[in-house]
Amino acid sequence: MATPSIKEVAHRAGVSVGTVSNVLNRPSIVAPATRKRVQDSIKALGFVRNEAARHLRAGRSRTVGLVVLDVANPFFTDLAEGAEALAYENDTVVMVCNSKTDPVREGHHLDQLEQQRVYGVLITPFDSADPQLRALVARGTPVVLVDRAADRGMCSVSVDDQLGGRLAGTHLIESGHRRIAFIGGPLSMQQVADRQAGITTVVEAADHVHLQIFEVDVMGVQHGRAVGEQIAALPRATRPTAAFCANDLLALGFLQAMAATRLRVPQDMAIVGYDDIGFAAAAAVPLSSVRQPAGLLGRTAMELLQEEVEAGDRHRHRQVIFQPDLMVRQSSDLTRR
Amino acid sequence: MATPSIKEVAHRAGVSVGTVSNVLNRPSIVAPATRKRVQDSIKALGFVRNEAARHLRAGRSRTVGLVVLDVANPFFTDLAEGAEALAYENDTVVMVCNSKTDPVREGHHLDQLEQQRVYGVLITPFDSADPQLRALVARGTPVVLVDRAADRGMCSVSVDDQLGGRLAGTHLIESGHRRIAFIGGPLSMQQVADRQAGITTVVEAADHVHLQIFEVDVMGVQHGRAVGEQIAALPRATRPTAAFCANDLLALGFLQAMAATRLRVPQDMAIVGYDDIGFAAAAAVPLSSVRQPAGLLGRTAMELLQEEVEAGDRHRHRQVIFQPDLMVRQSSDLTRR
DNA sequence: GGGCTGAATTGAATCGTCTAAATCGTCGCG
DNA sequence: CGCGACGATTTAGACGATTCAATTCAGCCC
Repeated sequence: MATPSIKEVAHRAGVSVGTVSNVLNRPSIVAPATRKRVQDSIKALGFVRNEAARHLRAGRSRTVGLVVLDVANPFFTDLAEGAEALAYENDTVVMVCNSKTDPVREGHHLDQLEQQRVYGVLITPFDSADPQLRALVARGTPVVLVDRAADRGMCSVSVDDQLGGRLAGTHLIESGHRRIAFIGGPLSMQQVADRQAGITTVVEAADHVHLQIFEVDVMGVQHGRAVGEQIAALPRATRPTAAFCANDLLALGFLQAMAATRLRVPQDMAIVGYDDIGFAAAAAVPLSSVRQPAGLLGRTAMELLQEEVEAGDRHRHRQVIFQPDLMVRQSSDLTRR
Repeated sequence: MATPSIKEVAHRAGVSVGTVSNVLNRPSIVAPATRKRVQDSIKALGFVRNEAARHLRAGRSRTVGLVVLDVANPFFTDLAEGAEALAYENDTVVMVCNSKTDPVREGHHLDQLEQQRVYGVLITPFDSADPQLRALVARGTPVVLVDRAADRGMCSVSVDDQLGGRLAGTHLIESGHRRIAFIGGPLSMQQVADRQAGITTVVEAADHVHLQIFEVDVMGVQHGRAVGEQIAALPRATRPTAAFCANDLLALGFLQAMAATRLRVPQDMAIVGYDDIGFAAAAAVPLSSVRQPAGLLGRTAMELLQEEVEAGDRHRHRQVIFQPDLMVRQSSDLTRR
C-alpha cells in the first residue's frame, strides 16, 4: 500500500540499493541486463522517487518560489508563465505565492520558501528594503527581484517605470489635457512611486498642467471604481479630464465608474492604464495602456536566477531593465473609432 | 554561511539535538531556562527548519497540489484563493499548477506532485478517467476532483453544470431567441459536455428552437473571438441570434468579435457566458453569465481533502454539488440600460 | 541514608536517496 | 599460471529533524 522505496525495488530486482540509484541517475554505467531488471522492478512496484529524500541529500531543492503581488492580475499570471516555461526546460518546478500586497503574507511565504530550502526566489516585493528579505539573501537563498530594480545587493529584472509614467503623461498632455489625475498605491511601492515620478516630470515641464494624486491601498478593480466615483462627483470645472492609473485593474474599475456616472470616455475623461493586460483591449472602451513585457520579465528573472546559482561564489549581480511601450486605444484618443 | 542545522543550535546552547527539537515542537516540556537558551541560540545563528528533513521523517508533506486548467482564468484564481485560505489556517501550503488544458502538462504536474509526496491533490482534471490519475489515487495520494463530479472512487466538489446550461438556455429561449449557438470545448471535457447537455435539454423541449454547436480546443479569449468572427460572417437569415459560451473568456472574445464586425449586443446577438468572473460585469457590454461559487468550491475541496486524510482508512468519499445562478446583464437583455 | 518518583534531558535509530570508496569477478597478457 | 586492470556492483556513511526509550538527577519520604 505505502509507496515502495528504492530498497524494495532493489530487493525485488535482486540488486543493491546503490545499483537502483545508478539506474535512476547514471543508467549508462549499469549493465544492460541488470538495468532492465531494475526498470521492470520499478514498474512492477509502481516506485516513485521521493523528492524529499533527494532534496535532503542534495541540500538543495528543485523548486523555485515566485512571490507576486496579486495572482488575480493577469500581468502576474503572464509573468509566471514566462518563468515557468524556462523552469520546465530545466527540470525545475515553480511555486507561485500570492502576497496580495500584504507584507505579512509576503513574510509568511518567504518563511515557507526558506524552510523548503528552495532553489531560489523570484519576488515582486512590497518593499525591497524589507529586512526579512535582506536576511533571506544574507543566509544564502538566491533572490531575484522582479518588476522592481534592485541596488547592487541582488539581481533584478524590471521595466523603466519612470519612462512608462512619462509616456503616459506626454501622451495625455499632447492630447490637450491640463488637469490630470494619477491613481495608484500604496505610494511606498517603488513601481507606483516611479510611475508617478515619471508623469510628474513631464507635467512639471509643461505649462499650466496640474496633476492630482489619488492614493489607494490596493490596486484592484474595486478601488479603481471607488476613486472613479469620487472624481466623477467633483465639480466639472475642476475635475480632471484625464486619469493615469498605475495598473489596468484600477483603470478597468475606473472605467466602470465612468459608465455608472454617465461620464463619457474619452470625451469627458481620458484613461490610460498600465500593464496592458489582455482584458484592457477588450474593455467597454478599449483601454490605452503602458505595456510591460510580462512574459519576458518572468523568463529573464528565471535566467538570472539560474545564472546566479550556477556561477556560485563569484557571481556578479545584474540589473536588467526593459523599456515599456504605450498602446494608445480609444480610452484616451478622441480620433479613434 | 550555510544554514545551520539543529545540531549547531544544540551545540551552541550546550544541549542535545533532542532538546532543541523539543523546544521547537513541544516547548512546554522543556525547562524555561533551557528553552530560553535554545531560543537565543536559534536566533543568534539564524536557524531555519529544514522542511525536507521534517518531511522525510514524517513521511508526509505539508504541501497541497492544486492543478487547474488555466491560471489566467480568474475563475481558477478565485478558486485557488478559497483553497489557500483554508490551507493557511491549517499550516499547509498550496502549490498551484497550470495544466493549460493539456493532458501532457497535467501528467507532468501530477508526476512532480507525487514525487513530492504531497499531502494531497486538488485537480480540475482534463479527463477524470485518466489512468495516471487513477494510478496516483491507487498508490495512495488523496485526490479531490474540483469543478467536476466524480464517481464513487474519489471525493469531488462540483457545480451542477447541466443546470447551468438549462438556466442559460431557458433564459435565451424566453427572451425570444430561436437560433442559438453553443461555444465551448473540447467537448470531451465533462464540464463542457454537461453545459451543452443542459442547454440541449431545454432547446429540445421548446418548439422551433435550433442549437448549433461550435467546438474549440481551448477556452480562451482568442478562440472566442475567432468563433465570433466566423459566426458574424454567416448570412443574417441563418445566423444565430444568441450565443451561450462555456466560459467567460470565450464570451469576452466573442464580444470583441461582435464589436469588430459591428454587430450590436444584445440587439443583433445576445451573449451568455459562464463562471461570472469579475471582468464579465466590466466588459464593453456587461456580460450575462452563469455564476459558480469559485471561492467556495476551492475551500470545500480543501475541506474534503483534510477530511479524507484525517479519517484515514475508513473514509467514505463524498461528492458535493453546488447550484449555479444566472446573472442577467445587458449582453442578453434588451430591456436593460 | 536508601529507595523512589518524576521531571528534564540525552542518545540512537529512522525516514529514502545519493555517492565515494571498497569489493568482487573476469579477462587478458606476459 | 599469476598478476594487474577494469567493469560491475555493493557497502557504508551522510543529509537534518523527529521520536521514544533510556538515563540522569534533584527532591522527598520513611
